[in-house]
Amino acid sequence: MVRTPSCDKSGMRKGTWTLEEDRKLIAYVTRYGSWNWRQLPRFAGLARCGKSCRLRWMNYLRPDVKRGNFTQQEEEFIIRMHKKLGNRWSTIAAELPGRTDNEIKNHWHTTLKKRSQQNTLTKEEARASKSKDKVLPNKGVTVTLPATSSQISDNSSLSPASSTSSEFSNITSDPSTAASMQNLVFEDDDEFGFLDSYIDPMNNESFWKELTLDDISFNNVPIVSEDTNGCFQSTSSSNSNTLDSLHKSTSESIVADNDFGGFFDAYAEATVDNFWTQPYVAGMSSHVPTELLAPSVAESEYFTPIYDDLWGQTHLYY
DNA sequence: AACCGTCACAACCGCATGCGA
DNA sequence: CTCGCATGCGGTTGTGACGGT
Repeated sequence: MVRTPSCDKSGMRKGTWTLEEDRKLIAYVTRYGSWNWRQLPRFAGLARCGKSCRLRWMNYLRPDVKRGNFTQQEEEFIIRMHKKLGNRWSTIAAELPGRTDNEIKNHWHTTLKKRSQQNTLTKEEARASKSKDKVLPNKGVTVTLPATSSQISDNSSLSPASSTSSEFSNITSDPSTAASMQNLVFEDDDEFGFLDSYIDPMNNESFWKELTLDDISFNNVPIVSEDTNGCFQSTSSSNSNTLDSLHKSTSESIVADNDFGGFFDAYAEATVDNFWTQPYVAGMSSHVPTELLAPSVAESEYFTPIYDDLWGQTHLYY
């Protein structure tokens, strides 16, 4: 399931992410955002390429990633969308909150593809057996419907672009087949009508107000901190000038305006242990293993808060 | 218990696309 | 317009888990 860690020629780590690496990435991204994936690993103290960091964050560590089994509704939705859109995993994922394209793609290849094919084959068999009974009245010749099983299972032949709605209607011309496939076929008369249902939500203003990383990281989400008893508790970041000031900064300006270099310097000087005792914003407790959020007891004695100076710059106490 | 085949999925890779200089 | 860089996307691979023999 996981890859054995290795190193490539440039010294970048590859393979499975360790707990420590996950912690670093989470801490960094939740605090500073993903201002530049290429540069990020250097500042976050990760011996990974930016691409690898981005992938790890997007597919696994991101707060809004829903883990766990796919529900039946989700699976049906994926099958339906795949029939409409083909292998456009990111588009499908965009319509399925909490699921990543990678996750959907994997699930499709391991489970849903077979199920979908079995489904269509079953329909085809049912249809074929029915067609055997269909005899031309005058010549006594068995009628063979145009659609073959390969045509049915081949997504390209069903894609809107190939415009095979007529073929498809043949497949579903059998009432029993059509009824059982109701959830899998286009219901629009207009062969491009499916686009409406896809594009419509994009015209909705709220569609574009999707949760951004900044929202996740800095807007009214709890900051995990430790109390004197070594317990972790959360406080809202809405009153946090520190985080708000970071939130309002954009991209690389974060570096200049918020003493970003100081973060790196501090990290370079810090031990691995005390680095992770800094509180960081976390809106991810629902899916990130708790060990990623809560430093060990040994680490707690190094607890060091961050503070803003008069100019709104962020510093770390050591 | 050991071996083997299959499954599930994290991660990698190469290409496409977008965007700013 | 072109070039280079950053990011996104989809296909593919690698590997641990698991079940069957």
